[in-house]
Amino acid sequence: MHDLQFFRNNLDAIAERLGARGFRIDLDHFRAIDTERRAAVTESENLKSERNKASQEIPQRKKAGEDTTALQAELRAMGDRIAALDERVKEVDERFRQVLTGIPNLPHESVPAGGGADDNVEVRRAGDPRQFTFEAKAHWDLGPDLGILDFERAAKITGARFAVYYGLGARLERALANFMLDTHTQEHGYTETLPPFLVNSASLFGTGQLPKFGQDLFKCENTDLWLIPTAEVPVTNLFRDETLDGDALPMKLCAFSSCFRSEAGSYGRDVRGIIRQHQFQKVELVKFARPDQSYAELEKLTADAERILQKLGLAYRTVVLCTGDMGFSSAKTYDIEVWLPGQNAYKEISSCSNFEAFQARRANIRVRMGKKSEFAHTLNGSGLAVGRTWVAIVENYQQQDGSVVIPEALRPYLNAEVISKHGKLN
RNA sequence: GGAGAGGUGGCUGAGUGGUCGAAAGCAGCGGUUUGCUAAACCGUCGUAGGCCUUUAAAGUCUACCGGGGGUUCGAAUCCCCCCCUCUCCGCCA
Repeated sequence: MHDLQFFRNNLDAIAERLGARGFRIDLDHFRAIDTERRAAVTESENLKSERNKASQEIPQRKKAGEDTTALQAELRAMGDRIAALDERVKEVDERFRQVLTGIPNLPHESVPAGGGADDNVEVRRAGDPRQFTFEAKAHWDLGPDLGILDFERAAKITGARFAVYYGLGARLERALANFMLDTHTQEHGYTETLPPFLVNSASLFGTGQLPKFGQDLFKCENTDLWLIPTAEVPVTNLFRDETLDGDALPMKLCAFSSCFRSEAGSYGRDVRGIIRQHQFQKVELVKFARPDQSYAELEKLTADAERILQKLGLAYRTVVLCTGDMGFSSAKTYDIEVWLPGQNAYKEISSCSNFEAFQARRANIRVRMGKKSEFAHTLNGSGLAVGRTWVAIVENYQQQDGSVVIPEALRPYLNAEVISKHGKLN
């Protein structure tokens, strides 16, 4: 959400920057509804002021022995008018709020202009995609062949876009999560956090998923509880309606969680394998920073996420998303893409963003800077998506016989050097 | 799930229908005193929105005492619903 005064006072410049990310704001509509709102508020407040003044006279007049019945009747009628006006203010205000909360963040000046994913700009590349002496298989073949991944039974017990893991397949997911968490806590200075996997709608508003993107989420019936699409939501909202000490920033938190996404509208995309699931696991990095720090912290956060891939010996590239491909709340986003032989392509495994004050303004997260307080800057990124890292390990380290050699860094966590064919479960 | 107690400004904590946006204390900020620190003393100290104004400052008005609704000329204060915290019971990992 944007600062109302700033937005109102820089409408044309803002409209231009929003246009760069493919969002067209109807300026006339905005101005009209803003004017309408202000008129309604002014009228109501003037009437209230009048009522408050008259109301204060009543006890004095009573003390003086006057009859105040007529005045009270008059004020009662005024109260009815105020109630009607407030109803209108509420209605106009709600329309205005909908317009305002539906406007995406402004891209940072360093973000390249572009219309879509094709215009993203590669900023660096690490490692070389492995050359195979045999035909590399995709994980959706390797996993079931090894007996560590099962789509059929997942479809039976739950549905499409779910998977069951067995044996070293299950352990690989757990080992990756522990490996990532240990790296970030012990080497990068993050504090591990285990948040609830269900949150209320206020939290989803705070990070920007609501009101616009409710259709992407799972909601528990007859409650105000939603399954989190990412740990970003509970962790960022930890400090909703709080003021942080500027000297203590940046604050760095990491969290492992399952993530739940309805994937509405992604029919036909990544239908095979576990690339796009309704439930997946992720280690998330979240930072709270002062405005003067946030862009330096974005670089560090991205490097922290890349470090995981380096340790695992996986080839990747990092791209900066162009104005047309960024998420709703972000001011700047780096995507890290890992090489997947099964797809013969780089595939997103982490997305690292600086939201500046966009989320903080919605969630009312402030930072004390000396005597003043202002909105904090929030950042987050995957460090990494565990399921997709699982895919990267299995596909990149596959052998001709279908087994998977485990990279050195992961062996202590997996307690195995190789994953070979698992005995069939019945 | 049942019974009871409670939710007030950064914190502690008064306030049970009429200048209460809210006493007092602490913390913070500015100042005086002091060789420095400390102490003492004086002052200051919420957020959002409207009007006015150059989109500043000042001024002024409105709203906010967990959230929503109601009673009333007038609500932190009375009534109803909801949420959260604490204690006890039940159930449970």
